[in-house]
This record gives sequence, C-alpha cells and structure tokens, in this order.
Amino acid sequence: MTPGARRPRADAARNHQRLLDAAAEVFGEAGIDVPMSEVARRAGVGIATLARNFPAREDLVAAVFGAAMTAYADTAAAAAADPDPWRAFCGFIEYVCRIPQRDRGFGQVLTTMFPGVEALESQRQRGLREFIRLVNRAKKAGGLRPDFSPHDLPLIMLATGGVTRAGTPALATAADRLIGYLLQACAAGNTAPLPGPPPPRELYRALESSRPA
Amino acid sequence: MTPGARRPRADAARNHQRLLDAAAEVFGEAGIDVPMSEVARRAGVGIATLARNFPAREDLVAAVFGAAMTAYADTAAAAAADPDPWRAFCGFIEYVCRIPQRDRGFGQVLTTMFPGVEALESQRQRGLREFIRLVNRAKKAGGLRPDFSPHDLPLIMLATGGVTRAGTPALATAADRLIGYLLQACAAGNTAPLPGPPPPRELYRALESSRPA
DNA sequence: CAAAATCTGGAAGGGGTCTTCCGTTTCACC
DNA sequence: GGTGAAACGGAAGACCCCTTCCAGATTTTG
Repeated sequence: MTPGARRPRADAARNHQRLLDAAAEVFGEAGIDVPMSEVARRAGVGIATLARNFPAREDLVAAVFGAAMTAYADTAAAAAADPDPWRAFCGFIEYVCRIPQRDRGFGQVLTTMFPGVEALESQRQRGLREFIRLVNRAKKAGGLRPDFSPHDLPLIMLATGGVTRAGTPALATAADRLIGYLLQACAAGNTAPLPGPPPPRELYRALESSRPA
Repeated sequence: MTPGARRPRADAARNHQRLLDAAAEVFGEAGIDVPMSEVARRAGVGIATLARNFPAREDLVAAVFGAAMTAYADTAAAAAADPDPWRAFCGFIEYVCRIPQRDRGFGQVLTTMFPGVEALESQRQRGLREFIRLVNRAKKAGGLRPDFSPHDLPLIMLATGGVTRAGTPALATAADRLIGYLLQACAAGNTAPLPGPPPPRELYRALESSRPA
C-alpha cells in the first residue's frame, strides 16, 4: 500500500545517519544507557531530532546493533562449519567474550533480551542455533566435555561481561584470564559432575529484565 | 579528646537502629544504589533523619556491612587454617560466590573498593591476606594449580556477581554452575598455560571506580 | 513540672534526564 | 525563484534523586 512514499529530505537522511554513527560511537564507549542528549550532542543535532527519529532508546539500540547481531550470528555459523570443532569452539568463545571489550554497548545487548525487537532477537536465535550445532560437533569430536550445555553460553557472556563492565584496560586482561579458566573447564578431560543448569526458559526470561541501574 | 560525649536520646538511638535494619534489608534485596528515600520509608522515619545519621550513602554502607566484612575475613581465616586446604579452597570460593545471592548489597561491596572507609578496607585486606595463605597451602598440598593467583579472587567475584546481578532464582542456579566450572579449572590437573593476570595495582584501582549507573 | 537541649518530618532548592511543544529554518517540487 | 511541506533546535514541563533548612514535637534534666 501507499506506493507514493515521498523521497525523504536530504538533510533528514544525513541527520539520521549522523545519529546512527554517533550512537554507535557513544554506545560502544559508554554502554547503551548514556543520556540521549549526549548522543544528540555528538551527532551535532538537537535532542528533538533524535527523539523524532528514534522515539525510544530501544529503537536506536535496534538500529545501531542490528548489523552487529547479524555478524555475530554469521560468526557462529562459520564456527559451526569449521573442520576442527573444538578449536572453533574455543575461538568462538573468545570472540564472544571479547565483544564487550571492543564494544560495551553490544556487550550489553548480547546479554539483554529485547522481546519487542524482532531484528535483534531473530539473529540472536540464529546465533544460538548455530552455536548448538557447534557444541554438538565439538562433543562428538571429543574436545568438549559432554555435559556442556549450549545454554551455558549466556552464562559465560554474563560472567565475562561482569568483569569487563568497568571498562578499564586492566579489567580487559583480567577478562582474558577468566576466559582461559573457563575454556579449560570446558575441555573434555574434566569429568567431575557440574551443578545442573537452570531451566532454559527461566534463564532467558531472567535476561529480559536484566538492565538495572 | 572531648570525653564528655552525652548519652544520645532514646528515640534517636532507636531510629538509628531502625535505619540500620531497614538499610540492611533493602540493600540486601536491591543493592546499595537504591534511593535513600526508600531506606527512610522502610525505617519509618523522615529522609532528614536518615541524612542526619548518615550524611553520605557511603556512611550507611559502611555501618551496615562492617560486620559482614569482618565475618568474611573470619571465614577466610578459618579456611586458611583448615587441615584440608584444597577442600577449604573450594568451600571458600563457593561461600564467596554465593554471597551476592544471599545479599546483593554485600556482593557489590565485595567488588567495590571504598578508599575512604577504613573499617571496610582493613577487613577486606585481612581477608585477602588469609586467602593468600590458603592459596599457598592449597598449592603445596597439591590440589590447586600452581599458576593460580590470589588476585584471581576479585575476578571470580566479578564473574559470579555479573551472573547474579539480575537477582532472579534462575540466575542463582546458573551462578552455581559457573562456580562448578571455575573450581574445576582451578584444580591442579589443568596444565595448559593461562593468560597472565593483570598487575594487581591496576586491578584494584579499577575496582575503585566500578560502581557505574 | 517546666525549661533546655535534642531530635523530627516535611518542604524547598539544585542537579539531572526524558518527553513534548512550537516558532523558525530549510528543502523539494513546480 | 516562489511556496508549502517537512524537519529543525531549544525551551518548557514532568519526574526522580539528594541536600539543606526550619518550625514544631519529644525527651531529658534539675
């Protein structure tokens, strides 16, 4: 319907893009909870323009991180197709855990569910599906312990995210060390039983409301 | 000096205690960043009374968690004296990691430095000293991997704290599973090299400013 | 029991963020 | 170029939090 959509004005399109760029920059440095006015300031536009383009913070987050979430799912798919599943598993975990070091905002997005944002959640689910494939292959190949659960992934994300949160370089190297511990714990040699995982449904529901102050 | 400190009025003492009780309750449930007005409301006093007793949030935090921090250091000392160091190490790590499940506020306090609060920091240091003793004994006894650093303790605290933060029961069982992974990674059987730890000075400095929004 | 010292609660003030409104400016089309 | 529609930016309003002040209530003391 409504095929006669007018071409948007040039300055409007430019401002839209500027806002996206500024938001990507600010969110990456300081997380997705920065004041909206700071985004507008960096974009060189007024706060009203920001509010008109993205009425809610969630809209801006979705627009900024849609591509990153797709790239994340693509990376999972590539890992799942790797001929050496255990190596790919380790590489993927490292990749995921370093995300909040590179982009603090995307780190938050990865550990927060946005039930209303289809673009984000569909890619997240695709990433999880690919990760499940990767896990199964890594178990079959023998590198990964059999009782590893694919739903330990958000757990690992939360853990390293908690370390990286403050964002200083010292904590970044600390997070790398944590990854080292965790990967060794995931190796097939470990046979001691683990506490059971929580029911996935509850786990993911908990992630929906996990953006506190 | 000033030896003639008058006995405080009975109602003032009662309100002081009420504030401490209410703060312990609220901080435990919702963390140490809850609005001060909420503390006053639960204590059944006005906000002015709260402000007079504890001018800064830090003062209230110190008063509420001083005893808990001492208990933490005591627990570390008991573990360091345990005849079975590796078992004591595992027990202590579990104890520490479950703290934010039981008391969200104290979990935050444990991973945040309060440079101005002697009562808190001296006990924290005592706890760390005892933990270092425990680590050395556990390494000698052979249960703990030799390249474990005592300064991995805040790392582990941050990691489990990050998982527990949302506070739902599902995430509590998830945190237990994380502890399971980490303890297995700490066992002496693991010989794969770890990424080096960050310089302790920088690490602890990073913890001084880690109470973001 | 009354005076003095102490303590109390609410209201006002200041800082911060987000949303909404509106007069003005800029662009696209003819 | 001129004109109408679209987009702009800043100000105003609402909300939340913390701090400070003060008139009134309460307890202690002689």
